Amino acid sequence: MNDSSPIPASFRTSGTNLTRAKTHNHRVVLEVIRTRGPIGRTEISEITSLSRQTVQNIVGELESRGVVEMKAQKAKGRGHPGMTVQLKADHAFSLGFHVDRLSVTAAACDLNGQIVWQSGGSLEAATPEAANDRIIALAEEFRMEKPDLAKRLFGVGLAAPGPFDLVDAPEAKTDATTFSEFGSPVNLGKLQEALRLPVVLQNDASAAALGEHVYGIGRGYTSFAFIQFGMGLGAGLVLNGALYPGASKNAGEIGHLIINPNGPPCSCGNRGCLERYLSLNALCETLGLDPTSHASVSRIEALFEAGDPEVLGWIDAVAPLTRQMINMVDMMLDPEVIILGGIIRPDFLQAILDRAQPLPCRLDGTSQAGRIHIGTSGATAVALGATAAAVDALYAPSVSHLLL
Amino acid sequence: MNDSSPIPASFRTSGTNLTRAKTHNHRVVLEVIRTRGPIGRTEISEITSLSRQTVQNIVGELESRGVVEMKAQKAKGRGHPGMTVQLKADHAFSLGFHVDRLSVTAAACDLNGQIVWQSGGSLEAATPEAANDRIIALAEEFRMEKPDLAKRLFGVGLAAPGPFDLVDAPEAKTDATTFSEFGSPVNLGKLQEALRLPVVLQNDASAAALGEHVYGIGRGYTSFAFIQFGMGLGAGLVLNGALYPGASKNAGEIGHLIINPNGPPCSCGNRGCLERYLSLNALCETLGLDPTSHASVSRIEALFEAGDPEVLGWIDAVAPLTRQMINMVDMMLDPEVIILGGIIRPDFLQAILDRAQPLPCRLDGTSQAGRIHIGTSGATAVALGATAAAVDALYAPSVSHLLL
DNA sequence: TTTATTTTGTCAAATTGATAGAAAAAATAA
DNA sequence: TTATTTTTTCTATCAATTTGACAAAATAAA
Repeated sequence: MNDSSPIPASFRTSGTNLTRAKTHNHRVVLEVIRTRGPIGRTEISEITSLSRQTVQNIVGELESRGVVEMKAQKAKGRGHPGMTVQLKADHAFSLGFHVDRLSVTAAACDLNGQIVWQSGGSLEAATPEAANDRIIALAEEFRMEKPDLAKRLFGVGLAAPGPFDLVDAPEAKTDATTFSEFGSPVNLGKLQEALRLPVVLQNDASAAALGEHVYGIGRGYTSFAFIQFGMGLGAGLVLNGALYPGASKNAGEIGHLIINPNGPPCSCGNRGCLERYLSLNALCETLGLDPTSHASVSRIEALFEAGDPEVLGWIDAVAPLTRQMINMVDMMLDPEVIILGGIIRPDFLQAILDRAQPLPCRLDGTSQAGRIHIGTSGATAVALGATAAAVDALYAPSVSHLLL
Repeated sequence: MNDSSPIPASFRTSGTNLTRAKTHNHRVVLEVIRTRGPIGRTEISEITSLSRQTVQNIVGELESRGVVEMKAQKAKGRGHPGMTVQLKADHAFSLGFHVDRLSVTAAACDLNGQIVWQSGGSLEAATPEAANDRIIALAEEFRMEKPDLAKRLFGVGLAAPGPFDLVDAPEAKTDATTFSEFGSPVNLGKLQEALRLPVVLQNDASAAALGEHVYGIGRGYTSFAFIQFGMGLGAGLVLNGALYPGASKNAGEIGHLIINPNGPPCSCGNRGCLERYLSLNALCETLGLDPTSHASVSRIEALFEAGDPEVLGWIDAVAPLTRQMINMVDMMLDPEVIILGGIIRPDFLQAILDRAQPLPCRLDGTSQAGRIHIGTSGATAVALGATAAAVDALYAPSVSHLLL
């Protein structure tokens, strides 16, 4: 059920079908309803280019499944006053977890991305087993606290800091003991079994990117890069309307761009990687804080709010790197927008951006002004993004559902 | 007819159809025939997951249109000896042009990518008008020399060094007078009118990448980056099985990655761009050669063959940048392979690669060994790649053909 | 108030590809 | 010679979108 790579290798050699066309159309109609709010069927027909009758049929079926509901529309203009269709947001819920080195954040949300429950907890050890146990415990907590919602749970999303070591077979790595560092952060197979729900795993940047795409600023964009500023530095890429995971699920690992070939060695094996300079980890080192402790982030936020000269000095010092990072993402991917988020308060991110002015210009000579946005941030945002993956797998149109 | 962006913005909101499914299946079957040589219909059915009967119908129709032909198969193993299907390569031809600063290279090829004619000419001035006229003259030359093939011409591909200034409406730039440098290298509208054929325009790196994808080493890969080492430096990206052009058609402009924020100014407006150091242009500067002259490339090749210490020294000097370039493409895109090509002889490219050893390691700790290939190179290769775009538009499966 | 126009909702029939099943044909293996 | 296997072809079925027609319900215009 891992459906994160939307266009299978076989796209060019895989045929279609009446049935596949049907599921695609259902998903498309649902997508329009989901993103365009209460909407008339005729308008859906215009947007999707499907005939009115087809939309009628599909909406009818969706209604009988309880996914959408009809609502009377007050007449505007001439003609028969039609009904509008809208999502029944409480039809189903998804659960998302943001697994960090020493903590797990959980969120449950409805189909509109409204968070209906959240919780979290710390880990005793940075092992997959500890993460597994915590996730299962949190899921149990949700089931206890919200039994009626839990009945309508349809999927679980998992986000963890990459890079992962899983190329295609997450099951192959069930005996991994390392935490995240080039291993699997959790035991996917056992989790799926324990939770008795489909589970999708993604790195934190991808999850956050997907969250922005489905619920946030990324709505409506076909291609954008989401930069996740956390302990490490990564990017989630939405290209051509879908998450681009990369051949081995490690696309967008901009933290390991080599900025200074003679720089300090990085855990990846190279030297002078970007995240050695530009990340919360790097800032912690500068400030003499413990990068493995979550209290450090709060401490940094407090220092920043107080206008601490060391923190502000650091932000100024990394300005050239911020510029380089934005230039590289822009030149390499040519996205519509770049969204900056992370596990720290938005005004901190804004400061990083502001102090990096003037940003490098684009190829056509125009400035980056207005192309870079601050996204939602915080651990819960990532957890929310993780749920988006589950929602997407179940409801969103995707090329894979068109093929045999 | 510009079909270079394979997944339209509307993918998530565009329905399908029986008819669309049909054309997709036709293209899929044709793609299998095209890439898997003479092949039995049963095997096609297995590959495409279409039923045998469906393949039968589709092949029948393709045969009656004269696109494919049947051939007797000598029996192997038990059972009825079936027929194999193969492309009628001479069914149709496409024309490709590689427009450079002061020259145009032309090639015509059949559906197998076999070059059946080639020519070229220099420009008096670096203007779109001069390029236009030369292209039209070359097309006329082809029509005179190969009148029987010219009758079966179905499309024209154009490749020019980017970046372009065209976001979505190439027609808007018909009055462009600058050559390529942030303008349109040709007058697309007038060309289309004069040639009376659909014309697709791409930057040289994209065209070369597509060429590799359809005819060359890139066959069979779902995602790869093709690095075009020319006077400038660019990359063509094939992601998720299709060319990724970027939001404003400028993805993969790795020549303008800022390597040294304090470096010399670049024409793009920033400083210390990669191609200021790593490109034929940069080498010309080092050697005191004229970068606008085509003779310089030949001169460099001659010097390289003779083991000129200045050239070899330059190759050694740029080794760190070569390493950085490969690292950046790899980390950002996580492609299956990286293909290195350009307008210079392959062993020169191989030398650049060899002298950059050891290459930076990948995220999973493995080496880049075996992941980087030298592609076909030369101006004709780009022209051939340009034809591939025309072929693709007409025959290749693409998401856009599935949607309404 | 009446009439025309416009838009929505619904029904039934038509269309169109893919698919399933059966049977014939042509080869090899036993 | 017989059984098996694979390809080919024919016919009928199926499942989705689409088309066209018409009633219903509102507003706009006369």
